[in-house]
Amino acid sequence: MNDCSSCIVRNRAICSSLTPDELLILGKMGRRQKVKAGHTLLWEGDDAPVVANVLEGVLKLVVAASDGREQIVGIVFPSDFIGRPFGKESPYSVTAMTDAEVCIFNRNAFDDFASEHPDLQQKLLRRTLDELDRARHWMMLLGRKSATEKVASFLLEMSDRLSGQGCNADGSLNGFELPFGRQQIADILGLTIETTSRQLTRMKSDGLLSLPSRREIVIRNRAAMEEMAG
Amino acid sequence: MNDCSSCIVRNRAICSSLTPDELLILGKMGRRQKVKAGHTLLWEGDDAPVVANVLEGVLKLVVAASDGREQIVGIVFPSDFIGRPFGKESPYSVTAMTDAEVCIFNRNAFDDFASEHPDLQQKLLRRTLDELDRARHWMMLLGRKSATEKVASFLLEMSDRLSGQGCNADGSLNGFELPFGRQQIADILGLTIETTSRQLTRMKSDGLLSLPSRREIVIRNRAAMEEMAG
DNA sequence: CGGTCATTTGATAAACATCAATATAAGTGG
DNA sequence: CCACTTATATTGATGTTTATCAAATGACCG
Repeated sequence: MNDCSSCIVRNRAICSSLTPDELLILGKMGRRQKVKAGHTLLWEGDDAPVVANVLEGVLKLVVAASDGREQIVGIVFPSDFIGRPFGKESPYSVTAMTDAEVCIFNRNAFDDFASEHPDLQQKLLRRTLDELDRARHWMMLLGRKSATEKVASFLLEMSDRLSGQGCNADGSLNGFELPFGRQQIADILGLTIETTSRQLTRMKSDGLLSLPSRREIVIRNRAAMEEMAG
Repeated sequence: MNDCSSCIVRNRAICSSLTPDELLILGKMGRRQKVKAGHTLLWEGDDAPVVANVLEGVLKLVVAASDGREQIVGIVFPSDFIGRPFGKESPYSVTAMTDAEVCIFNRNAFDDFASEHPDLQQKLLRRTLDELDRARHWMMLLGRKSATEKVASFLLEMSDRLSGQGCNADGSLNGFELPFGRQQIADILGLTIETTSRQLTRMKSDGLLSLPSRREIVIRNRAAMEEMAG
């Protein structure tokens, strides 16, 4: 059984809506599980018997075409929720991009628990609404933005979302380390790896950013970058 | 005050979770409003003081870039819900594509009501989860599919979603009338109007469909269309 | 019937993908 | 710790797709 009171994401995950008593019940239902980088937790189209909270690491949500083309439709960080409550099949695959740890629940048991705990359900609703907003803005990026705009938008969003992780909690971070490589960036932006790479190289030579190592990004001119994001 | 018991979308809208007593209270909060085709109900980025149920007509959710490019990120049909509960700004514009009628609520009043009615909140959660799934599959289309695949996918989805409206409730309809023109199709698919038109013309000459009038579509070879959708 | 708007069609250009070849970094076993 | 191997990323040359610009056709409306 889990000791939720010492959970790292205790106050950020949806569990934060629960009283100590309720947490005890939920703790009995969940179990911690490590996921190796590259391992797929849920497969698109398969029955998905579980939902989970992310404790550590970064995972991707992927929709694939029959011929193998992939589009990443979501990136999941610690304290985020994964899985599809009130649904049977997983609408996308969930794969770890880094070594990760999740707190897993049986979906039916979770659904029942949620139905009896309106506060938890409201937290889930708020999160889902936020995700939907994010997804819809991403649709604008995918459908209407140029490669340059895509990459600029991506870097700015990453500098925001990775801020929670690091130390500088002052809004957004200019220097950060991406938890994944170029191909994944391409799969997020609906581009090829070559186009993605070329955009980054161009931005580097234009002095907008520097690339200290493969996965590190330092935004040197945020104003110009925001201009570029369209 | 509204008489919800006679509402056309009574059993399909989120209100269907409510008892007659509750419905009476909600009925007092809402008011019916007609919206002319082309009129914008909510503006992206503005404070959105209302949420609503769609009674009649079709509306679009639009995200725009600073230079005017538009991406349609959602299409809303009768019995669907519009607006952003638990949030202040509207993350996108909501514009009527046909003459429409909605049942409008003050957002704060609705949020409070929802917080006290878990069943309503669960209905809203389920709907939001469905919308999110749909949005994410649309991301795959926008990011990874070719123009041909986009148009084919679009026609197939429309034939499904418009079925509820018509008489043939046998799954999906091969002949249907789109509630909007070519430019809107382009804005849904992340294409230009010219490319969209060319794809349709090609499909027509390939015998996949016929175009009896501007807005009517008849799918003549569904199997081939599904093949094309990728 | 003429005018307006939406759509189609055509010619050309730009953006991005694809194919192919390095280059650079990250592991691995000696 | 260093050569060797492998994976990842960059760069270059070329091709395809889709956008853009421009014009013509067709539908709808008074």
